[in-house]
Amino acid sequence: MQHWLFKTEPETYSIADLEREGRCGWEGIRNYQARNRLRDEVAVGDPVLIYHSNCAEPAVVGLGEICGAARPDPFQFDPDSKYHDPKSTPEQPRWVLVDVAYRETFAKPLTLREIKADPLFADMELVSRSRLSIQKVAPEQFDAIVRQCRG
DNA sequence: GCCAACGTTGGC
DNA sequence: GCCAACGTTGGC
Repeated sequence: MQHWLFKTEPETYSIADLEREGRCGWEGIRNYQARNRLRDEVAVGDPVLIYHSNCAEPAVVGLGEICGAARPDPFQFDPDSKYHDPKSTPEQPRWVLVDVAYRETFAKPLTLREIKADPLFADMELVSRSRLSIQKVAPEQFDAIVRQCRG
């Protein structure tokens, strides 16, 4: 089993939106390395930290779980979507999404500031590869984050 | 809103 | 296949 951290911009889709909907398709991933991970490595049942990016206080805010394996992202075929890709066809889809189920909203979100300040997290992709939106998290780091976030 | 980092595109 | 130009991400 692999542990993950998925980024989302809360103005677009927040942990509160996921809580309300119960589950969602994680659409709009348009980066090849992230796509490859979704397609080849993300598995149903994997736990996912939900991270709010590009906002006042970037932080790990909740917990989800993969509830659907990779499938073509339907927005790539929609000319009206900002995720439209004219080079993608239903016969040869370029982009995939996975489905994420809501699990938990953390009582104490762990901020990026706190993560950067803790040597335990120094080698996280969040620190070293900050622009990748589908990140792998080592199990012991994942557990430490969840523990801190539950207070 | 700025801008550094870095991924993608396309001419050659 | 190199690399300059360009676009996007995301912290600050």
